[in-house]
Amino acid sequence: MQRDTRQRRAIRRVFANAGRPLTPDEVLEHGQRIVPSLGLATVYRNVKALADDGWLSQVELPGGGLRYELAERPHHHHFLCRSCDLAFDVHKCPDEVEELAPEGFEVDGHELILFGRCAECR
Amino acid sequence: MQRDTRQRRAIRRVFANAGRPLTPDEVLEHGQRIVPSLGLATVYRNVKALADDGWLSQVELPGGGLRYELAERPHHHHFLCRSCDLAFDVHKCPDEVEELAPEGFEVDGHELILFGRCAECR
DNA sequence: GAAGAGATGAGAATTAATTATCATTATAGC
DNA sequence: GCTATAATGATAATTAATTCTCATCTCTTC
Repeated sequence: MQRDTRQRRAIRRVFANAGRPLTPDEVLEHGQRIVPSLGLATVYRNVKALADDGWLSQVELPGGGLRYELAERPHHHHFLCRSCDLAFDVHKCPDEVEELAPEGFEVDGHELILFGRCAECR
Repeated sequence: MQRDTRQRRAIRRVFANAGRPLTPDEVLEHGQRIVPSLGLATVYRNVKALADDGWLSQVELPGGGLRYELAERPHHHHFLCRSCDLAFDVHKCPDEVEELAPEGFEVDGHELILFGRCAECR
């Protein structure tokens, strides 16, 4: 059976408060403010388990590793800051993007990434 | 001074014929049909040099390493096949995407990636 | 509060992509 | 054709992300 540990609760709380995709390192950093002893392996284990459970989903953005975000959220896209490398949510989506594919291609999803500098970094 | 080697010519030809972004491994594979002795290190070196010269540009798509494509091309986007993992060009672009960013964010570029199955894989 | 079993944490191991090393080869300029 | 020197190819080394190992800890249940 699966146990409800301090660590897992902390990791869930980190995502619930984040409102944007997080890398495992970011989860570690924020999680250690709640459970200081939290280790990176535990973050990887739990993030993976939460994704398997369908509570988190993977976000693959250019440059480096996977990020994770809460799964049950309305369709949205991402903004990647070139300065601080944080990812942010973009809640608007251009319509009918999936119509743009070449003839004969079957589209089952899309990702739109805006690049630039976030409000903090400007 | 920079020399015009068989290997570099082959790599340039591979990109000129590709019409889509290529990984270093793909460049190696196609390049070896022209120069069979071509090595992976040479591909990395030349691809990097050609990118520094502005002849190639880097394309970062989800999942794994960098890809490269001819630099001087009209604005376009990419389709990533979930089955064969090849990247293809998409020549249409939804208008005004960069307007979608949150208040206070400065956008200087964007990437739209369509996911699905390419014509071959269907 | 004791016992069993899943979870943790620290660091080692793995993996994949990329870069460095270095003896050998091939190109550009004479 | 000859020379010097940049480029190559094979492989080792590096790097960063992720996973594994295992002794220890701590939930859960009784």
